Amino acid sequence: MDTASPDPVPPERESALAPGVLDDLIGYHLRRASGVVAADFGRALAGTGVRQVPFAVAAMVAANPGTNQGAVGRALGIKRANMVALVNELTDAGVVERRPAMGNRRAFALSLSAAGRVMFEEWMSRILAHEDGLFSTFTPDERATLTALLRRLGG
Amino acid sequence: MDTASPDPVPPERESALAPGVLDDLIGYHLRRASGVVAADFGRALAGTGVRQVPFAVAAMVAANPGTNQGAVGRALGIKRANMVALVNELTDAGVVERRPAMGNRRAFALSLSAAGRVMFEEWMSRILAHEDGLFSTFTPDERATLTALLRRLGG
DNA sequence: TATTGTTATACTCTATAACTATA
DNA sequence: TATAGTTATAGAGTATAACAATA
Repeated sequence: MDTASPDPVPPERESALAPGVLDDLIGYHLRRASGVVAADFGRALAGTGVRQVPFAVAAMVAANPGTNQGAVGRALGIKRANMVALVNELTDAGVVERRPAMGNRRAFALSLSAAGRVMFEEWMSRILAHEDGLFSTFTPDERATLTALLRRLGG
Repeated sequence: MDTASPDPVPPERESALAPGVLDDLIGYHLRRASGVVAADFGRALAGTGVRQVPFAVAAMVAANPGTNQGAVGRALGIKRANMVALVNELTDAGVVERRPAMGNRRAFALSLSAAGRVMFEEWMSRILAHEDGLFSTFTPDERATLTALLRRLGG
C-alpha cells in the first residue's frame, strides 16, 4: 500500500453525473421513485400530520373493521412490535378505536371512529389530488401498467 | 364522548384482509415494492455488509471518477450532511479514495481504489443475480417498461 | 406450543441547523 | 455571498429479542 501524498486530480466537467450501472437496476429506480412520491406525499399532507405508513394502517382498518393489529401488520408487511406505536398514534388521534375482540381475549378489534372516518376521507381526497398531480404526465394506461407491475412484486 | 365499556366485536373471518383504497394508490404499491426489493437486496448481499445506499454512492463514484461528494449527493438525492458518513464508510472499507481536487481546495476528488473496483464488480454481479431472481417472472419488455415508468418520476 | 400484544433496543435513512474553510 | 465538507441532532421506519396473557 502506498501511503505517500496522492496526486491532485483535475476538476470535473460537472453538469450532471453519469448514472453508470445504477441506470440498469430496477431496485435503484424503485427506491428513487418511492422517495420522490413519499416527499410529495409529505408536502400534500402537510398540516395533517399524516404519514404514509400510519395512513396505510388506517386504510386497512377502514377496509376491514373488526380486524386486529397482527392481521393489519401481516397485510402491510409491518412487524407486530412496530404496529404498537402506530395503532397507539391513531387511537391517540381519535382515528382508530380499540374494542375487546369476541372469542379472543388477547386481541383488540380495530375500527375507525366516526370522526376517524371523516378525517380519513379528507386525507384520501388530498392523497388522490397529490397522486393526480404527480402522475399528471402519465396516461391512465401507464398508471394502470405501473400499478400492475408493482403489484406483482408482492405489494 | 361515551366512556362506557365498549361492546365486544365478533372475530373476523381472517384469511387475508381487503386492501381497500390502498390498492388504487401508486405510492402504496411503490413503497411496498421498494421494500420487497430492498429486503431481497439485503439477503443477496448478506455477508458483504453492503447496503443499497452506500452501493449507489460507490456506483456513482465508479462511473464518475474524480467527482466530489456534493455532486454525488445531488445526483442521488442525498443531502451533503448525510454524504459524510457514507463516504467515510466507503473509504474506511478501502473502496473509495479521497484525493485533493485540483483547483478547489475545499473539495476531494473521489475514485474507487483498485481493491474497490474488484469489490464493486463482485457486488454488482450479486446484485444482478438478485434482480434476475426477483424479476424472473417479468419479461424483458416488462422490466424495460417498469424501469422507463419509474425513471419518469425523477430517479 | 403458538399467538397477541407489548417493551426495549438498535440500525438505517433522511432532515435541519450551524459551523469551517475556501471560492 | 455562495459552495464543500463537516458536526450535531432529531425523526421516521424497520429489525430482533424477550416477556405476559391467552389460546
